[in-house]
Amino acid sequence: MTTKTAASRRVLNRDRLEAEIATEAVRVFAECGYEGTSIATIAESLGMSKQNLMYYFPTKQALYERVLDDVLDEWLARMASLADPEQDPREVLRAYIQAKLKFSREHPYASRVYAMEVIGGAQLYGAQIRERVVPLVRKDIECFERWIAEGRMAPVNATHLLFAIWAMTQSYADFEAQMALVLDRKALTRKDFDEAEQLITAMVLATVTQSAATEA
Amino acid sequence: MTTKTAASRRVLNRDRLEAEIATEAVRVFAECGYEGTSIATIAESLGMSKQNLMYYFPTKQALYERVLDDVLDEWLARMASLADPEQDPREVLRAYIQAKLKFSREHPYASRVYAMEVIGGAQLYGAQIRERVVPLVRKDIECFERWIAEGRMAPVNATHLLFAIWAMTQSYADFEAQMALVLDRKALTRKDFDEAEQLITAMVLATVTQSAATEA
DNA sequence: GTCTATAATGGGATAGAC
DNA sequence: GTCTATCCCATTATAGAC
Repeated sequence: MTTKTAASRRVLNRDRLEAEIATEAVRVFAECGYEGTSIATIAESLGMSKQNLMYYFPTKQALYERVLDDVLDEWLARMASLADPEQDPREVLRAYIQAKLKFSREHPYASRVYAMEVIGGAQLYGAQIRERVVPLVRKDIECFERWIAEGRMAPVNATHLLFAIWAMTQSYADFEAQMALVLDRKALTRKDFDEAEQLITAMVLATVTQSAATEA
Repeated sequence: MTTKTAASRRVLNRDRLEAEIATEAVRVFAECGYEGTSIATIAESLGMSKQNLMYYFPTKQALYERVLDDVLDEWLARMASLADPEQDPREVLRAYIQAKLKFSREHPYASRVYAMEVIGGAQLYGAQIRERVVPLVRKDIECFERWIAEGRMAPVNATHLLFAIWAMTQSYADFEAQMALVLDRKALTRKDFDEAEQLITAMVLATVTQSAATEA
């Protein structure tokens, strides 16, 4: 038991507390938006004073950026390295859709905070998106295009195909409120996500299947 | 020239000014969110004092609700009565996708304000969505289901098919910032929208075509 | 690291003259 | 209808005791 272990314990404890704060913050930011969120609200739901919270995150913007960083970390951990041009296109697309829908189901607040930032023009986080998201997206598109060049996928517009997959899967987190109103229930269920996965997969596979390429 | 015409001219002028204010407000709300928007900002871009703006809209919330009402009016004017079960499914779907993409292209701010409201849980406008949007959506879904029952459309999940069409078409307004980063340009072009329309139409038509029903 | 106290700002809303 | 002036409150952020 040296001072070194005590110090590292302190650091670990700080990391844990910061993570707890960020977890609560993502929920409030998703429900109220950046400007609509007060750090006092977040602190209160954690049973802590807002001054204490500001000891860990000196500014509201710092907390917001931490939240977005966490969102991106979790998203990239799940989505990076899924699109492998060596694998079978149909299996990769299945897995891609499944992973994106799972993220929407398990991290709806993360998805919403990110969506709001993008809708508002990504004024604060655009640079990070350019650095961390865009390269991954381009890699996915190139994977699609290679499959097309190799004749393993119907010649569709790879960029817009990816946009379509994104939009369809993300909407189950972002627009849940509206979907729930249409379905006349409080929230989406596991069954809704399973049905969504089935339809989206069918749509995408029908699109990339050679015989469907001449449609429309 | 009676006082009556003068009064009606006054009313007309008031209507015109309110519409001008709402038009500017939808842009600012879309870029900054509800709480992030100050009425002083809107007033300033119109060259008017905020007190003067508040003569027309006594509260910020009243202005916001007016903006959402306008958004819904414009959207319903374009989208209502498109899904006609008597028509050919493929032609209706084509027109539906085209109309939704056109709305995204011509009214991006309207789309974004609406999206932000829904993402935040539709806390302020949920009742209006239930009354004005949900019935229309249900009618569209029923149209799809009738086509399926009549064997004119492959037996897919009609509700999720509509969710998918919505998500894909709306994303070109809501997530333009991210798409522009991927495409490495300042904003989406007419060509992007045309390519999107082609792919989305191909996807939907491939999905509702009988032979594709057994996919996935 | 947590507390009390307080500065400093911004913004929604109102009152009243003209 | 438009202006000047002002109130009031919420919120971010800081200072300093313990």
